[in-house]
Amino acid sequence: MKFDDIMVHATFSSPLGTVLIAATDKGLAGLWFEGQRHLPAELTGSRVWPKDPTHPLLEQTAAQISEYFAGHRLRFDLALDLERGTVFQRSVWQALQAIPPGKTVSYGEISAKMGKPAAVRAVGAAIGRNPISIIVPCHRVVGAGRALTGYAGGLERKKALLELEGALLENP
Amino acid sequence: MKFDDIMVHATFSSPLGTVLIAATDKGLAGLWFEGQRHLPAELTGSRVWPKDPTHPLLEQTAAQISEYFAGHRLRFDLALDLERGTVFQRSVWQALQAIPPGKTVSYGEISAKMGKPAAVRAVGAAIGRNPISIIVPCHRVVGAGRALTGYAGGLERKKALLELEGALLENP
DNA sequence: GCCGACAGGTCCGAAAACGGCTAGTTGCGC
DNA sequence: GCGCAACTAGCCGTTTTCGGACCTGTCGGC
Repeated sequence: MKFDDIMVHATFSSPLGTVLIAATDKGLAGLWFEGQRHLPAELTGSRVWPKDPTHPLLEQTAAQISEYFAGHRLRFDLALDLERGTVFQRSVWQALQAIPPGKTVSYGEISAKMGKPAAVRAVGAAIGRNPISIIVPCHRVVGAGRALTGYAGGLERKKALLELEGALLENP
Repeated sequence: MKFDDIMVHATFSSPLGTVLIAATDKGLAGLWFEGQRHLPAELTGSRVWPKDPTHPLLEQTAAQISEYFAGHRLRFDLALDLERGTVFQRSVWQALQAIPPGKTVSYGEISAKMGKPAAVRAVGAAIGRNPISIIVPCHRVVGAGRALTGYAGGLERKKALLELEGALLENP
């Protein structure tokens, strides 16, 4: 994934570990857990993005995420920059944003709603590359049998997020 | 390659095998390892250059090369006669002399610095015809991935020379 | 004179491998 | 029969890998 625009980043701690956030002038571009999979090289390698903890958007993001973990917020009000990624990936990430808090959807339902019912696995791969965790709710996607199949940040975090949203109380 | 001027030669032994050196009255004109590629016919054929082990410049050369192998010398102070070869070859050999000991450069970097980025292969061919090994440091040129791609005197010697100069310790 | 070989490197296309899947089948224990 | 676990085989976009084609100056061979 390429990040051509000017990118700044910051970190803050959460109940689920250190969180890294990054933004361009277009909006929030990334939110990752420390040590998760598919972490951009620009956050760990030698040529990292400049750090700017006072960036307004990054401060807002940290604040809203903290409210979320405190149980005081379920929806986010932030400008997002999701212009990276392929066409397919972006359409998947867009579909993710339609999932309301407290609900879960299966990979197959997403691919069906996108008109590509057979592209289930590709959907899984695209969700794994979702750059903005939590806010683009990739954690609300589960297996066809409602099993928590995978999460770039680890299944423990996925389970914790869904519990926080009360999504695991359903007994259908 | 033609050698029109009066040429004399001598031999001496080194840790990497027998070395053959040749000179005109203008300066040192050649330094080869015994059995290497592109060895002038005048060193092996029937009509060889006259042998003159007491030639002052050849004696100086042998002495400085011995110091080099002993680890007591990295730069050479000898008059060079590089007037044979084509214009292109001479410009390549000149570029070689700008590489300091302990450093390596890729074939592509040389061709780019010469303003002919596409002539990478031609650069490789020209380097292969370098008449004065060690002193004109053709052994300091490696592949784009820092791989020791080739050496007229054999890759073993190339590796040994670079180790002697401490050029293989870099870990970029 | 024309052709082919080189001490490399870049680019592009094809092919294969790899997933945050899933429906279908099998094989087991009741 | 039934339920469940384990395995299988397709599914599809992305990433990685791999193999040619081409470039360039010179030299040796035809």
